[in-house]
Amino acid sequence: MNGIERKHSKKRDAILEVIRSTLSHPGAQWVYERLKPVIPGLSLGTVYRNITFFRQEGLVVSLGVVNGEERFDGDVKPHPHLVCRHCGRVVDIPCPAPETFTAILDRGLMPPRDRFGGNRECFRVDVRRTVFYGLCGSCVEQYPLEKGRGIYQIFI
Amino acid sequence: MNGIERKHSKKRDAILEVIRSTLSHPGAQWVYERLKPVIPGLSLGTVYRNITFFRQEGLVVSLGVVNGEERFDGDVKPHPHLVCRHCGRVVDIPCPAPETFTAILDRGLMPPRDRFGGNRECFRVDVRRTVFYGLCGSCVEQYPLEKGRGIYQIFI
DNA sequence: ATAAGTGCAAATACTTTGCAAAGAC
DNA sequence: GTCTTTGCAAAGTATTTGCACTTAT
Repeated sequence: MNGIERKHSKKRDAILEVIRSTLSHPGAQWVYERLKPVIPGLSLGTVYRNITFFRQEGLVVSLGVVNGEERFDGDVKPHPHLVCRHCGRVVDIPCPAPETFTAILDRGLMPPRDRFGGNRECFRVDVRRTVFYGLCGSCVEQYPLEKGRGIYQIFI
Repeated sequence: MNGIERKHSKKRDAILEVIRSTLSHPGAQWVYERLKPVIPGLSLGTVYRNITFFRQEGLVVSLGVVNGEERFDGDVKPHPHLVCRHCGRVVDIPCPAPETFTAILDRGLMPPRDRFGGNRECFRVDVRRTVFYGLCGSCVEQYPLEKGRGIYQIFI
């Protein structure tokens, strides 16, 4: 707001394009390794800085940290994800009717004002993240699931 | 399974007790700082090692990384959470009927086998995590929400 | 011309790990 | 007594930051 705002550079645009054009839900390192051959004068710090910028601008969303690395999605439309705890693969859930899914969630979570007694604090929520953790088809035979939890079979 | 299994020590039990007896959804550091005055000969590494152990045993669940720190919940019953992006506070969502919530989610995510065509890969899922990100009542007036996202007001 | 974007390397911060000593049963 | 747990400090790893230089308009 304080004057001229520049929002583009070749590198910035290339980084966003890479994130948008993959279904791999990449981390910063993946983006860097993919672009480095094409843009030799690229540094990892720039990838980090731009991803931070994109997130602030709402151009990418964070899916959280998987195996120590933060992962991102260029598809900012809210939708649930599956994460393989072992190999770190992240896939979209092809939810048959995402709007229905969303609507049901909202109804459950936004009760009428008078449903609860006592004093209530208002949270202003702008991001909903639903992630299912487990093991993908390649990893499921070699590694155990977490103890004490139900098992859901989800087909993608 | 390879002989005798020991699962308890004074420190281990105390760490679990601290995690179970708070609603703050603590990280390792918080647990350490809370126990250190009571158990002077306690090290942070032990807290980390035991939390890892508890998670493997299904005694605590991870809520993901908030502001760079992994947070945990001693209540392993699946339920959604609210996270304040600014101050890092994590609170439970007092879902009026968690079973209903769960059942609806399951129906939406486990379509009949023939709903999709093509070859499908099976994910074995054991953990469901739903987190809503935003700003709590104390922080909402000072900081902006993320751009390009809907706003949900959630009362706790 | 001028403010934004970037490379590089150092700094940060959380978490994990190796090994010898202490603890549990 | 034997195997597990722990303290301590070092190592590991993802991410951020400071500063001088470059790029975009």
